[in-house]
Amino acid sequence: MSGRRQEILDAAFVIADEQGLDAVSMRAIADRVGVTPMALYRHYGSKSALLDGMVGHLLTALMPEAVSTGPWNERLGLIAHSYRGFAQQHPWAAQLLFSRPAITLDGIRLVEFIHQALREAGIPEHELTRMEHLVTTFVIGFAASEASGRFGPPDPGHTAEFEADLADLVRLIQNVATQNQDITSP
Amino acid sequence: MSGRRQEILDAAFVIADEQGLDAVSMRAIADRVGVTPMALYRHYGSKSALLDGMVGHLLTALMPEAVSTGPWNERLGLIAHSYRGFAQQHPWAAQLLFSRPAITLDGIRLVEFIHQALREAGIPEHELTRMEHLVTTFVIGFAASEASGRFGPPDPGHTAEFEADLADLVRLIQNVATQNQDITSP
DNA sequence: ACCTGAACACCGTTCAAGT
DNA sequence: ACCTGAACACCGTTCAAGT
Repeated sequence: MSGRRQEILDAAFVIADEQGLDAVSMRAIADRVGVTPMALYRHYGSKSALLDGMVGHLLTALMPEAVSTGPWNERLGLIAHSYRGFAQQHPWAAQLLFSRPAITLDGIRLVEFIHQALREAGIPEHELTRMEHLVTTFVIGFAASEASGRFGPPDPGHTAEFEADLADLVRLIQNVATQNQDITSP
Repeated sequence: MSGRRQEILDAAFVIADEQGLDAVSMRAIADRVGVTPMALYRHYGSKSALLDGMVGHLLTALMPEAVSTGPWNERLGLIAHSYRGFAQQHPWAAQLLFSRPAITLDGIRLVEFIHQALREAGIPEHELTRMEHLVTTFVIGFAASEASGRFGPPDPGHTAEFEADLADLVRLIQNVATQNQDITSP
């Protein structure tokens, strides 16, 4: 990634943090970078491409916290908490992650990371995608619901709720793993 | 709701269906109603208030399919399928439901409807909100993921995935109900 | 009570032109 | 290769004025 592209993305992040996602305009970014709005089009062909770049940047920022030691359920928990923590610091992030497909390199690595944890839990190959969708949909959805106010005003009780939900989902994963085991070895 | 308000909301729905949520502008709505953009402000104080009105309309449209006969798991399934079916017909709906709090009259009725089903499943009062959040977050999140392309291109396989997920969630609910039963009656 | 005209401060994007 | 100026077709919203 050339320096200019990174500079543009950084400016977009600062604006989103300070004034929300709606304030992220080509003109506002250009102002902050110190350039004309049209100059951005050399680096990102459209605003949509720039937002996709932001999603990629987001997923990269999410990865480092996802270490690969410890039991699978703790590793899944780590990713889940990273997502929620990140969304709490950057409320616009959940909205963005849910409104665009995440097909960047880091996005794929994150999915593979979750698959690996699910494999260790005993989920068979043909159920990996489904369980990954189930878990990520819930985690991103929870973060988006908190950020949008769908769960009502911010409440410390939401943390306990999130923990209990994750524990229930871990049990759900174990059940799915066990059921498939029964079929294979009677 | 006065006739004018209904007329404005109807116009907004038609525009969203035909050209997407981003095309829903005060000017486009006014054009379709046959009035100046500023005339809308007599009926909805801002565009934000108008979008809230759309969410209310949405939830009302979702309610009639939620009948109250049959076992609790089938009733929950009915609501879930209504949501997904509606989101498939109106891809902008899931996005809107996830980006604004739904505190209209019909929104509250829908929540109460889900609570009642969960009660019959054996969920204790203090877990009702949590389980309702868990189910609705997944269902709306799944619909939003399909609409946004987060799950990749449209795939008939997503229906089977949705069914299996719902079955797993019903089992999760039964487990939570059973655990709480164990504590109360040893 | 309800609507209009003109204006303000914004958008994303294209296109020809500059260095 | 990278950037600029001017322009086009849009936004939400305010305010004074009309009936």
